[in-house]
Amino acid sequence: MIRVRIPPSPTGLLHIGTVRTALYNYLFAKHGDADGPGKMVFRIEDTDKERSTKEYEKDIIDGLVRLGIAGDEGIHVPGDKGYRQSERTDVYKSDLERLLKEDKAYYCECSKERLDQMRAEQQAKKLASRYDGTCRDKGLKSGVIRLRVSEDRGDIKWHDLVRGEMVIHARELDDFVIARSLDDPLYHLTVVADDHDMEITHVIRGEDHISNTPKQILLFEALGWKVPAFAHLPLILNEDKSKLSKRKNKVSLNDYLEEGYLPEAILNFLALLGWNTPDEQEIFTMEELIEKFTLDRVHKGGAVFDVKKLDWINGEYIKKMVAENVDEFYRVAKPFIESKLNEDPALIKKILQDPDFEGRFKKLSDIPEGLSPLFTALPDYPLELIAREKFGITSEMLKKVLKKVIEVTKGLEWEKGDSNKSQMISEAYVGIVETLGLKNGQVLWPIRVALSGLEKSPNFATLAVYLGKEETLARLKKALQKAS
RNA sequence: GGGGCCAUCGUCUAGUGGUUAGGACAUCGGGUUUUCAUUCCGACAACAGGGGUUCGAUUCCCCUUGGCCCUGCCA
Repeated sequence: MIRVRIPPSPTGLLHIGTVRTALYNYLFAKHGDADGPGKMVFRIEDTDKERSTKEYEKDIIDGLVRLGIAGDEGIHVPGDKGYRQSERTDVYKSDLERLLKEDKAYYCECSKERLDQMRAEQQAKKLASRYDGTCRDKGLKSGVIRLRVSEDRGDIKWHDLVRGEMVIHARELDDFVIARSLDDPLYHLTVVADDHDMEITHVIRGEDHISNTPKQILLFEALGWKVPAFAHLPLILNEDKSKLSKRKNKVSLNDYLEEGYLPEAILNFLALLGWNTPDEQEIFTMEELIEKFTLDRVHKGGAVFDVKKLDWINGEYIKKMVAENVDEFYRVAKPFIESKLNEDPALIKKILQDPDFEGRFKKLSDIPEGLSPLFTALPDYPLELIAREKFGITSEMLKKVLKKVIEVTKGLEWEKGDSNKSQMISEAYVGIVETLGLKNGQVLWPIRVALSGLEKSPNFATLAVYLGKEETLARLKKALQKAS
């Protein structure tokens, strides 16, 4: 059975790249193989005690759990223990002792200064920098622990599920450090030990780990363990094609959530960053992603994170959710709406479903601003905005139009918020165009601006409905005053 | 310096030894009972360069260029 893992290091907030790696692992596992769906293990790689914090750990767990891609086993599962590397030092210690005992690893006391100097010299001679083996056969009893990489070890090969046959020449590798001490293991040792103990069948990770792979294969072999399959994913890039970074982009999941991107939309977008189906589908449910996902359709080249496309996908999800389940949508959007607007939820839900608002919002954070013209006080606007040149509106014309609109409005009756009357109001106003023999823009634009005071706002009929007759008349009169 | 990975429109990408090189986002233009938005229609836009192999290369090979990743007693 397939078993994959997502092993974040709690040295920062949940990174969007980690989210994508988790997603691909999750999709691959759930897609499964002949044995059915596989499992995903979530563990925390906190061997770097200096940089790891509980706060980051919590952020990562919460984020992945919220997105629903934290997997089936791991520290996020109540009662699950031993998925945190800091709790497994005994295991690593015994692995280390065995390696030492079997002479597959040795102690090294070379100083940092000497090592630095050695590297500098090698570089100056245009050589690859690698450990020179000074302590190799000294039989030391203390120091850091290095893996002994045999000289006659042939090339290291693996079949990468994304990149095909990979070959690294043995001469490129050296005796690398696997632990600072028996009680202080380093990355390569801990991942290999964990992947073995947790029976991981497929290691799916970013391509920045390609060069770590031969080292880890060597460790699997030294410990006499079966080597898992590897798949290296393309990186997510900044606009300038460098690896996605905090300096040039928003990189933590929280940033996106806080801006009002929906979890499903983020996942959909991320799925398409480096993977796709041969058909032309862009919007996928989680079930579809699981069904269609295969590693052989994962791209090799890095993919630029394009916020515009994320915006589009998010807008599609908002539209869909409002149409399908407005209560659920309101629940999700509530923090964004209620922090800015103090209105009855039932009313907001009704407005959200108004066709005039369909497709208007890219992000949840767009909602309060989009809705506010229906509730807030009339902003002060310049006369030029309402008497827009573009439509050829003259001062006389404007006055004539506004007087007529006021007259027509007085003859209409509607309850504030009665959206059934929107059609009636609309027809009445559009009728004025013909009555006065003017163009649409010469009549309808002034009405909308008079009601909203804004260049961009909802439709005039929508505004009138929610403003109510009284306020509508007041605003029209105000516009007339301004024009006179 | 060393090693590795990668290369189709601005971006995400489909695709093939012979295609009008397809779609989506973005952009631009036009239509829909005003603006913006929506929606519909349309337009613009790509095989990095040079050698091979071949009847024929965007596709296969090599080189160059470019970008990126790694090069830690971080992960």
